[in-house]
Amino acid sequence: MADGSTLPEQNREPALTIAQVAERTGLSPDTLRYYERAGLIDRVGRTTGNQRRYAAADLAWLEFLLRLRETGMSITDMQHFARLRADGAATVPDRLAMLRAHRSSLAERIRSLRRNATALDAKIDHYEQLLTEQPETDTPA
Amino acid sequence: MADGSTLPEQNREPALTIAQVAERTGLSPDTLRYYERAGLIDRVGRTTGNQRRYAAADLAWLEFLLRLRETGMSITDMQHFARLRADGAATVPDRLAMLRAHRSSLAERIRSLRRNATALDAKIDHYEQLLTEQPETDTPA
DNA sequence: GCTTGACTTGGAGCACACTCCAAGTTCTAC
DNA sequence: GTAGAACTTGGAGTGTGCTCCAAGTCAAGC
Repeated sequence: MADGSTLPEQNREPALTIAQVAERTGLSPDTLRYYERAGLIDRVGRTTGNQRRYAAADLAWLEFLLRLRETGMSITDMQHFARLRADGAATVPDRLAMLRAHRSSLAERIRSLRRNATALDAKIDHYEQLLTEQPETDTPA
Repeated sequence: MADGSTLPEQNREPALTIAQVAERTGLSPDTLRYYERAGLIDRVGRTTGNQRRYAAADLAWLEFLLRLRETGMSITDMQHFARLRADGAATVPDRLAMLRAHRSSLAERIRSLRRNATALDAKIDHYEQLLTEQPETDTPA
């Protein structure tokens, strides 16, 4: 086969190598393999030579996982979600419940960060005053 | 001495035990000792029998550290800040610079979380539609 | 067809931030 | 003054999420 990608059958999809997916997602190839081993992503397609080739759907799922990760979901919870997804449409209510719970904990997280940001601003103001009012004076912090 | 706390000299300050500080801060006694060993907090006062007694100022500093931690500052960076603080008023500009940098990365963090929250909302809407439009139908997720 | 670089696997190792442990000491209440 | 809880230390162990490694296989260009 002089055909660039040697997938067993069908599809003219992108079929990216692991290095290409790594570059697009910011994950390392090792992390991508780790996610697959951990069951976060289904076993992706392979070439006849057993090398991974990622389809567009794999990319989309990875991007969703990254969103969950960036918003603080643990690998364990993502594994749970992935398992539900693999179990098909019947688990939609469970998945919805998980997402709603995660969404609300994210809202709380954001509120907490904003409170802390305000307190940090006050601390910064304090330091700025130390600096402008009495530069080079040995007052305790 | 029938005097509850047996600090070497002076002060009628609160002087809390490690267990009391643990309860107030939510940190474990082990974590408090770890923070002290790590140089995040100055060596706190001891009784004649070598047990820790925390003063109000120790509490205030701990609360500030917790704010830094909750907003994602690493132990290493907090060690750096603590060292600057121990070095006195001359390091105020450095400390201010650290706080400003941290404040701005926090702002970016919050923006990113809000973007992700919006994307999650869209995903949740999608799942809700799956549920209301075609309940009990085997459509792929 | 051969080289060079990318890929494969299972498993070991790592950084971070704690958390636990053992053996001994101190504190508090009675 | 004594029992029992709380404390002390140094050091080992843990969970999470990767990250690296060795030894071998595959892919792409010349």
